[in-house]
Amino acid sequence: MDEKYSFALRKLALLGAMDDYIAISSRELGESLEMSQQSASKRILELLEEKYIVRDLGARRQRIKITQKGIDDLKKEYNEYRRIFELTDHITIHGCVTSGMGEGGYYICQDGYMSQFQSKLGFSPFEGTLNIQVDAEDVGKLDVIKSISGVSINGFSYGGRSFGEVIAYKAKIRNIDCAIVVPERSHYADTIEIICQYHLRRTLSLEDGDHVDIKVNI
Amino acid sequence: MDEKYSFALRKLALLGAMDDYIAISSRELGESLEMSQQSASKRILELLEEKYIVRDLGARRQRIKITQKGIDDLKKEYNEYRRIFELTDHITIHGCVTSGMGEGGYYICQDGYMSQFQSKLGFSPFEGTLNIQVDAEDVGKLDVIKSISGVSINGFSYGGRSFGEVIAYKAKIRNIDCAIVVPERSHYADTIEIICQYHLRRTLSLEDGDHVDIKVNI
DNA sequence: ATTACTACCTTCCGAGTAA
DNA sequence: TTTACTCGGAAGGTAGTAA
Repeated sequence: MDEKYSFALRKLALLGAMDDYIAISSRELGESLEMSQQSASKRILELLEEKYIVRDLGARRQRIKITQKGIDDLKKEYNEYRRIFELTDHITIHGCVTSGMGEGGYYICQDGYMSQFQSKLGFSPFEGTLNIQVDAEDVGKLDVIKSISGVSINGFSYGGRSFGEVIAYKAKIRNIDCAIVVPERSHYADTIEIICQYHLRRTLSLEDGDHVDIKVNI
Repeated sequence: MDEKYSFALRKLALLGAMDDYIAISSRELGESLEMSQQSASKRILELLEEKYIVRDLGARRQRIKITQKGIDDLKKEYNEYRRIFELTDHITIHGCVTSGMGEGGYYICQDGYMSQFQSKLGFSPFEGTLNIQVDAEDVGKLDVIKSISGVSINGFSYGGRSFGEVIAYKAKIRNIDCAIVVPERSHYADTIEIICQYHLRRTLSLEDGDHVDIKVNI
């Protein structure tokens, strides 16, 4: 992304334009970018042209929102900074395979979730989840992961039932891409559920009680 | 910082110019910045002018290193991205005040450390450390903190003794700035030592066994 | 008050080239 | 091979101004 676009997008993001439309005049944006109203107006037109933002001109003041493309490209820049300043890009969770619970397996098979997994995580999970009992000393890490990472999987209604929002955390288990899934309305327990495009128990020959490391991307 | 400077500095940082001098020709830098050799050469002169980099022209190929000012300004940009993408900027450690060990108090009083604490953390600690026994489930968080944060306090020799490198993690305890200090050559245990410009036990009326939260900056 | 066009001016880039 | 100058053209920014 051109630097001048990323600079403008960053300022818009800081003003909240990543989450929703924000009302901002070209004069105000100009102040924030330290340029004239005319140049800010031009910049907005360029950002629209590049499809980094969308605009609503209906009201008295224009309203602007950053598109998914804009967010993705901003995130690329952010990841470049992360590579510069951080030593690691993942948090390792230690735990044991367990067969407890596993009711999550039923939920994640729903079409409403599946299509989002494909687009947001890049894979369609094999049906069922792998349950991991997290080692006592690593339970606190789940807090940290929750606060600095996560992909939101929207809830939906189907057949008169409503399925709630789920947060997915991209991860790797023995170098295979997977994700931890957690219902939005849940307090963390010491058991987590993993989804993956493969049947992990079979692929990795896992049995109850086997120790595994989950590397969660941050 | 001007966007064109931050872009060039970022590429240099990715090539390792933050840690040490790197040999890079203006043609190579031009490739990396997708601009001509001439423009890259000019950019280098500008970065020198702005004191974002220093250069060694002694060898056949110029060698470039990013200055502290350059690193600081890059970090400001990084923090802007962090504010955009992250929900929190700290990790909370729960624990109890304990009077165990405390030998760290002797070490951190050494002048060789004290001067660095002032310049790198922004305060000169009161002599002595506050010892915190970390709750079992939060011990894993120390791993995470270690991997993504930390200010290095260099070791030194004095009076025939050598004092090793120490890593400090900026933190807050009940909104007071402090830092966790850990000798570089140590494996994390479940007890951490806190330094602060105030006498924390007295200031916060802490007694052994009192629960406290330490918010560690990341 | 807006947004955004035109016209001018400044800055930036790169080809050619010297050292 | 380098680095870095000059200079012409392209790009970007702003003032004035219309709608």
